[in-house]
Amino acid sequence: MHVPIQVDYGVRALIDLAENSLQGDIQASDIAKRQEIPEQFLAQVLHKLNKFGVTTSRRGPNGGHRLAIKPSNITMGYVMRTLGNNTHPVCCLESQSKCNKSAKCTQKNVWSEVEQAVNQILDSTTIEDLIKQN
Amino acid sequence: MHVPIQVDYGVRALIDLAENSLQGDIQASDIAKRQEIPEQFLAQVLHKLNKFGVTTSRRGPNGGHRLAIKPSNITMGYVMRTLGNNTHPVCCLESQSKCNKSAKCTQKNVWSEVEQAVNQILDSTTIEDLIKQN
DNA sequence: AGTATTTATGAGTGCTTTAGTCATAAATAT
DNA sequence: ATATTTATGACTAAAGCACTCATAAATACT
Repeated sequence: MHVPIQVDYGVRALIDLAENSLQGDIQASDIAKRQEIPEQFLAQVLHKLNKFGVTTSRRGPNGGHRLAIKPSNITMGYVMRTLGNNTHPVCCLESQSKCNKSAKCTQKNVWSEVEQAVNQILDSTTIEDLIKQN
Repeated sequence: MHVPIQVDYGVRALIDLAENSLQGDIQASDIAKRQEIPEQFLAQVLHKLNKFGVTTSRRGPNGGHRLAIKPSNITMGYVMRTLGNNTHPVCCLESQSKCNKSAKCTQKNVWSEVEQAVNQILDSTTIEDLIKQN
């Protein structure tokens, strides 16, 4: 299993935004410096979070980003679906037509179970949880 | 999450071996045909399973492969560790030294939880389980 | 109005991984 | 001997990942 670096960066950025929420809009360059994330790449990540309604942004001087949702309502599952490349463990979980190699797909159930277990954990863990743990 | 095709092939091969266990050694080419797996690639997979003690093999005419362990004792977890590329979800779970980007690694716990949940399912699911489900 | 600043966004790039082929060696049955 | 089957390393094509680059669009300030 592999967590895309974008998810890692995204989560760290969201935590950074949450912890600095009093200072109004926060610029990508500041987050990038604090979190040691390539700035341009972070801009893309933040833009995605913006498109999916997790953050808002303002352009221009003193522009920046801020959370659009409370940290307690941002789940890891949602961040994962926003920033990850949401592929299923095996292609037979994507659509039945893709699982035509073996008539009876013996593995479908296990991998589906695995997927659900992962989602259950991620959907019940919020950015706030991560902050409180530390 | 992504399951390497080698794991998929390996599991299908093991099920094939289990279901044809009465016929003695089974050749890779036969499994390849039945399961629609590239023959040479399957040979590599079977060889790995052999090296890790899941199967045995005999070379030469009428040679082939057979299970070295009962299907009820072969777990998906073991197959995954044998054939998968066992990377942790995030590098900070591999060694502490790799988690030096942020002083406090806020994500370590979640991903560790996820990893354990996955392993728990895979380690408690056997090849026999997969066969019986169908 | 003009300029500087900041995000928006698509295109391109280099590296790694994945899935597979190819070639050849080693073992064994006949 | 010879044919058959696994063993094993080297090689390869395609895809995915983690970026960088270039440029557009919005906004604040003078």
